[in-house]
Amino acid sequence: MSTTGQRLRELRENSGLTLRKAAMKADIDVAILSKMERGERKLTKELILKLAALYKTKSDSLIVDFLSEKVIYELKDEEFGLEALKVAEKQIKYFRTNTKSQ
Amino acid sequence: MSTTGQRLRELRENSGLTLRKAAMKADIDVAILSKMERGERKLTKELILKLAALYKTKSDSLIVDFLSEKVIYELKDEEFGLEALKVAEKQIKYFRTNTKSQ
DNA sequence: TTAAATTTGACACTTTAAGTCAACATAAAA
DNA sequence: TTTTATGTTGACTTAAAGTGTCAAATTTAA
Repeated sequence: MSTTGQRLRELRENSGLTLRKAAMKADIDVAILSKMERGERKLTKELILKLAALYKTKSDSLIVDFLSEKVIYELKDEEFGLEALKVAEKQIKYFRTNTKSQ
Repeated sequence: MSTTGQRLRELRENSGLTLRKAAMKADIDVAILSKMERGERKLTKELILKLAALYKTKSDSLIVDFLSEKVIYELKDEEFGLEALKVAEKQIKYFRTNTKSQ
């Protein structure tokens, strides 16, 4: 199971871009990109969108993984994490089906 | 659907405790308890455990609700929030069944 | 052994979270 | 009406987390 950072690194390498070049084109610091690809710093949604555009890749599944990593990080040491996820899922589903018209 | 804060307020009232008394017994500031019960400040797990003990209530379902509120807050404006939850759920389940012996 | 690419660590800045306190509003009791 | 109890509000402080910047160090490849 690869992390979002690892997937971003693969995408960059498949695009034939070095860290420096990719960072320059996405207008961020090289150090930050390096750390984010290796999971040493948290990813941000904005960065992922920028990089997906740069690598000409659809961002949806990257965003899904990014969000799920955030959630897992928040629940990783929680005894009732799984139960909480189920409750959250129910409520989001309920909210979606009953407030679409807003 | 009541919030965890509202549930805590009900528990306090059912225990016949005033805000000041409950706050004193749980060793927290009155202002914080007031705000947390009304959702003006974020709850903390520590506070919930302290209050559950004070109100002689099992904390499990309070904690589940608290965690799910945190997750929902994090995903509330996300287009792919629900998808992310499902991925997170899968991974937590996988993790639980495959790493129990650690 | 140069040069390119990546990694590391120190530092500063900003934002968010969390705690403290006093003052305010309101309603019930004296 | 004045006191008292209760809950609420806002200003302030402190601590922690998140972000950004830079230069030096390390690794890899030419």
